[in-house]
Amino acid sequence: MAATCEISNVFSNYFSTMYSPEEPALASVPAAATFGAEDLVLTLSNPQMPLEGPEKASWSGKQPQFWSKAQVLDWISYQVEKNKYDASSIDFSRCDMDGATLCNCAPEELRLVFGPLGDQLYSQLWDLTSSFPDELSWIIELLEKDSMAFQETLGPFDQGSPFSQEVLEEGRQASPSFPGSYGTGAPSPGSSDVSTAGTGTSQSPHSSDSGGSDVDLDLTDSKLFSRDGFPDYKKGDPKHGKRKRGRPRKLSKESRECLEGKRSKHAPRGTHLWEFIRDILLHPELNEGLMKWENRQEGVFKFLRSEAVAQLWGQKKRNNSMTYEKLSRAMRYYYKREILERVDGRRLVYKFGKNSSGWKEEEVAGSRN
DNA sequence: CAAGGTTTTCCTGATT
DNA sequence: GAATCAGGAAAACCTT
Repeated sequence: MAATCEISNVFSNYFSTMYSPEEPALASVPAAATFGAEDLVLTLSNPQMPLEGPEKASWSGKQPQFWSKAQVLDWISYQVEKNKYDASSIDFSRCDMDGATLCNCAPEELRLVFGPLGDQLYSQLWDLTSSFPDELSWIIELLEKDSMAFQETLGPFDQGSPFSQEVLEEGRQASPSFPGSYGTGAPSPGSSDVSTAGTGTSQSPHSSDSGGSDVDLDLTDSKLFSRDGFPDYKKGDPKHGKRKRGRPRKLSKESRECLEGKRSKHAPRGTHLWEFIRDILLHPELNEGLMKWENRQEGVFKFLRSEAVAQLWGQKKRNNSMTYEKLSRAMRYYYKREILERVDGRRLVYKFGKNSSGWKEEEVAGSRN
């Protein structure tokens, strides 16, 4: 329960972030422009615009889903002022969320945190987000970030943070180089058959058969993030003797909400693992070396950096202990449902089955028009 | 609230 | 020996 007394800390922290010079995010990423360029066009004609002052608000002109925590706070304070709301009744410890998280808040949740202002926030937010239906945005963001991460190498994680694990996580993932969120889905779920670009076959031949796991993005930091209560004990942890089978119980809902700013760990409707995988494959310009098509026509693909993909999946599900091992178990369940077909004898190779869709070239091309 | 669906987590054993 | 693959079990969490 992050104490409310840290508001000032929180703010100073955020504002320093906020005014830091870098804000690379979307704007400068050419890849993002490749697909969804139209979707990403900003509609600035909304009523949300901060009174056109000399300085534009940090959050303006950017999809709420992509707001950084600082921008979220900025927007909130803008709304508070605009509505002449008494900010003292707001529990700012619960404002510790990025845009994606904010967008996922139900009206009741907002009301809980912001009181009567919550409804106002919700509708304003809805106005803003509804102009950006791009449901792939989260993956774009993730991929962008990770590709950057590969180049820049993450610095040491700040473990001394007084904030919750969620914050740590953000600090790590969105650390200096990555402001903004790794948006996990906006309030507009809808299942994805969105596929735009996605040209054909892989890229770099460099992968030959390294069988994944040269992962430098080693975010396999469950070690670093063993927050109390979160299932972290991996692989049987002999110290604790035999653990019970099955999925370990997590934190109580309340504590979780507190830590995570209320986000479900499960994917919103339509974002299943296989779709996640498919979407990565469909955007080779972004996934750069994570996975590749082995046979585009047949739907055969291969993990090049298995652990990295797993981490990405984990990020999407807000689960930093995801591993390829677990991901692959989920993949294997798809065999029975014929979403995937078995490819014998080839490691890290899978094939889309008849119950999958949206990956075929025709489909991809079709959905573009 | 109950069911059913989709993971997630663990585990053991086999293969590569 | 380390990674993977295979599946069974069971729990978590979500949607209906």
